[in-house]
Amino acid sequence: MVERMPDANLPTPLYYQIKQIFDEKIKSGEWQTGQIIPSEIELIQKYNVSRTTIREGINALVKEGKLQKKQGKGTIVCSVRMEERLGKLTGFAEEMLAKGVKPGARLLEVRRMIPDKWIAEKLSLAEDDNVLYIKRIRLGNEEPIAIEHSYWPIEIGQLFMGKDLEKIAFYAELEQNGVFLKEADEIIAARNASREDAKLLLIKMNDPLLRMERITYSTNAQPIEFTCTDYRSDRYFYRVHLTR
Amino acid sequence: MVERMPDANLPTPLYYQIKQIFDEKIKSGEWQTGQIIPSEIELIQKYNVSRTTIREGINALVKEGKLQKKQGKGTIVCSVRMEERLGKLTGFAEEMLAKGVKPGARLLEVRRMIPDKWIAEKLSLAEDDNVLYIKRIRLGNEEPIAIEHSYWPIEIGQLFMGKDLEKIAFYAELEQNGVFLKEADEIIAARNASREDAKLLLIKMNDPLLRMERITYSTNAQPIEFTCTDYRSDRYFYRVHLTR
DNA sequence: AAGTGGTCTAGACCACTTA
DNA sequence: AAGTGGTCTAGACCACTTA
Repeated sequence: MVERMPDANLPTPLYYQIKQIFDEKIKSGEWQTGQIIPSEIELIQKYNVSRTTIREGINALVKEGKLQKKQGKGTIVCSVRMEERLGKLTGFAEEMLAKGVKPGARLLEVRRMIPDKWIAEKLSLAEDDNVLYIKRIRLGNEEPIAIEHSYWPIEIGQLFMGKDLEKIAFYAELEQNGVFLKEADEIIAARNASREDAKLLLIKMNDPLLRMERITYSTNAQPIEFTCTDYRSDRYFYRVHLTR
Repeated sequence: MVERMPDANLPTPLYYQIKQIFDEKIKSGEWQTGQIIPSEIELIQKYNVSRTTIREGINALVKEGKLQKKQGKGTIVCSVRMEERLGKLTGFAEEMLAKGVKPGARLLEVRRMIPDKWIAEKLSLAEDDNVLYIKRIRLGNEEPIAIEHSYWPIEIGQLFMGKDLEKIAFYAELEQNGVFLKEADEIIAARNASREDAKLLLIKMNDPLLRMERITYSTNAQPIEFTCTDYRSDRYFYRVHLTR
């Protein structure tokens, strides 16, 4: 297998490519937890970029808690503790994988449309702007966990056109296209399953659902997603860590 | 007044001195909220250090949420936004007051008891340790919002003895007695109202409830509270702020 | 003594915003 | 067109760790 190298011709900054390459090495296990990664000097030579670029890439992973620098010793791979994931913006697939559950999706509907006023407002769109609407059942180990309704401004939504919407990981896809996520606001509420919800989730009408509404913002502060997800309450609960 | 300048002879890194100087300017109001601070070029000249050093100083404050950089525009001083409250450990009363709602409570039951095994486990208690159990209806503007079941290790619970349990703010009371809260873990789930829940909350049986289970830890890492609260879903939802 | 990450300089070109 | 922060290079000396 050929080693992935940074490419200065890509629109993605070099330091970010470096970060992604290192992230993959951690995920793939090539760089194991607790192990010291190659020194900055070695990485400079291997990837043929400046020390600043290597350091910026590493710093991005330090910020995410995946690497830890020790002066005089080296940079080591951290064990990803469960708690570090809390409060972090992750997609359904990432979350399921972290729990050791196989993620999946069943596509129910895809449509370009002019959104309701309240959705347009959440996405800061004008009255007649289009959105891409995607409705999916989210699966965990092949069983239905949630119904997901997502709305994307059409410039964002276009990035998903022609992709397999049952396999796609939205957030990963966006970041590959240079749209970087910054933060999200969520509201968690409870509601009863409608007749249709019940049918899709294989539960009884009026069974309790956990509803999550999320607005996600890109690094340039644009809202790029409004998603409303109804989870089966027997298959999912939400964890929060608070500090005083 | 003499302007404070960074000094390369000090053991403190220059970038950190820069950070401290900027932090003081924000605190003192010399740099006002929303205002654009001098550009990097100006700061380089004024403090006679390199761009890297200025940028590292600024980045440290960006990380703390005190400054925000906008490419092409400049770097602005952030207001301490509402979102900073999110992820903070607060009690029901504090939370309601922040929303402009008058908090209250109706006491249903107080009892010293030996807890169920699963509760003892959450509080890290031995089999025969006692807890103080308190059951209350939580009110917002005199209307029922939630049913709250709280369990306190008896040494903690004793601090509440003789207090008016319809008026008390648990967290404030604890801190006045030298028990300081550090953090909490929560689980948010959805369930249907039982017949008794419905009666207490003035809703219908099987209406959806948002259940919050919280374990709170003191600064010496002891669990000091396990509380289970069922909220009317039409009167309450949960907000979360996530970062990537 | 050799190797590591920490700090710092001087300079360059780019993308974005505003005039 | 001018000004801003974003990214990147090449190089230097320092503090800390290990051998």
